[in-house]
Amino acid sequence: MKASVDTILEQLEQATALEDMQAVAEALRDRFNVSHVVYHWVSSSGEQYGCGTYSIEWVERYLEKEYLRVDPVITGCYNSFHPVDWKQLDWSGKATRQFQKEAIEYGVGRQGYSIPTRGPNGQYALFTVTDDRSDEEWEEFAEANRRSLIIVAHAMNEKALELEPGREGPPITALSPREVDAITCLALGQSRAQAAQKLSISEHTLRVYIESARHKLGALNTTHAVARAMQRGLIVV
Amino acid sequence: MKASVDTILEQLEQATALEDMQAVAEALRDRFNVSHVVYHWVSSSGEQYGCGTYSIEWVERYLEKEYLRVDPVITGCYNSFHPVDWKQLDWSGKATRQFQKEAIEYGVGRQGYSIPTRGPNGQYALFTVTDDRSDEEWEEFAEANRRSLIIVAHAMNEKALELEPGREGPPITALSPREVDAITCLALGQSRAQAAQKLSISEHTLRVYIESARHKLGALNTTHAVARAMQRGLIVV
DNA sequence: TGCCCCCTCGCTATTTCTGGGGAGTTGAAA
DNA sequence: TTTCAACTCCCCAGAAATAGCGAGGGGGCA
Repeated sequence: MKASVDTILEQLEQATALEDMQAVAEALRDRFNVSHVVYHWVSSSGEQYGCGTYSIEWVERYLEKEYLRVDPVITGCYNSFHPVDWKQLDWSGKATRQFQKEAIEYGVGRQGYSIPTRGPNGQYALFTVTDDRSDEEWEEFAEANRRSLIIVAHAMNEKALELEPGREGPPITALSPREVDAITCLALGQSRAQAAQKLSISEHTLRVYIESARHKLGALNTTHAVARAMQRGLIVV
Repeated sequence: MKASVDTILEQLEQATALEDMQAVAEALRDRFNVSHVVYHWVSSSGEQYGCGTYSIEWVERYLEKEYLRVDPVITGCYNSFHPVDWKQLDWSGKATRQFQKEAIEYGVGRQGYSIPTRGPNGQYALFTVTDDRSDEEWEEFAEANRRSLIIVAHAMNEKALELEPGREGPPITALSPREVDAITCLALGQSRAQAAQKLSISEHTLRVYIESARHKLGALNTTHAVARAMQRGLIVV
């Protein structure tokens, strides 16, 4: 007996831990009659979390090999704000082909459909369903369930943000206006001297802002600080 | 006589220049019976373009004063992927209040509703309608026209990407895998020595990658290169 | 009033990055 | 087959960033 999507969404609503989301993923797999349902996200600090029906071996291999940097699904969806059929992605390239081969060996379906979602602090998540149907069947499936899948993806996203591990960590502090100015200048490629001139302050003062921002962001150096500020949307470039 | 939304969308479809989009904005203003309709976007190279019904004086002042960095609508929507009512935004802060005061003086409505959209290379755009209705009337309006506005915003976005000025500029080159690795390490805060060690190459080689990536990205220095790579979604951090 | 954050400026020594130069191998595409 | 892009390694000198330290005025909040 398959649960309805609404029932599963209710179940998701009640979730208070990753394990509950795991159960939701399994229920969704049964409901949609696909090989796998996976929800995978990258926190604002770059850590990966996920829940889904992939085998533990594949998950471990994925993390160990840092396939995040190879997986065309990740990079391909990163700029997309719409669902993506894996067939639309670029699977050329040596590392990518090897990755694809391994994925299939580990039981990931040949077909896939991924929906990217975001959080307010640069979190990036993917809700994915995979299967082994034929191209035509898969297209039909994706077309028919597009809306439901989008709704589910966004619901998963809400819950993931709510449960996000590492939330207890250093709070995401806002930067002061001058710090934003300083970091923005640097992100635009200006040297410290140029930035100081642009902001009409001494270079020493500028440095104080950069250092201050760097500490607030928990960044190791200026480049890191700029990257974090951008990722968290603290500056507009 | 007001044109229907569908008619206006057709008109938009035919647009071949900014002026046509301007006419579309005016038609939308009349259709929705609001004070202003504005579409404003920031290209991947950081330049601003727009079309809409704001007075030329306000637009010039906005650009001259770089209000992009002050405007809470810009920063508030930057992390949002959903429409935002201006009342939800944070209007505290000295510069922000001053900005708000000026905006009202220049005829921008007290109420506003903005829909953020994105392009594939970091373009960030806002479709905004403003008016002077009461809170209740505005809420009702926004609720009633939400779907239409979202559709229009996305259509404007498509057209804006198509017409984007500066498209003739240096093409957005993809980075080689090693360049991606190198820039990613830097974005994660590693020094060149650390990054070289992590990638198991000499620091000299790493430098070649960074320089190469920097040239491809048209960046002035390493920090700039990382910022551009992030903005264009070439690296996943 | 006291506290804390923001803004501004200064000094010094050390480490790191920048911007040129050249050179050999591999592999894929034309 | 040639050609080109990617990958790897090396040298050097000058420019820039870094990590500490310290100090004082202003404004907001309790």
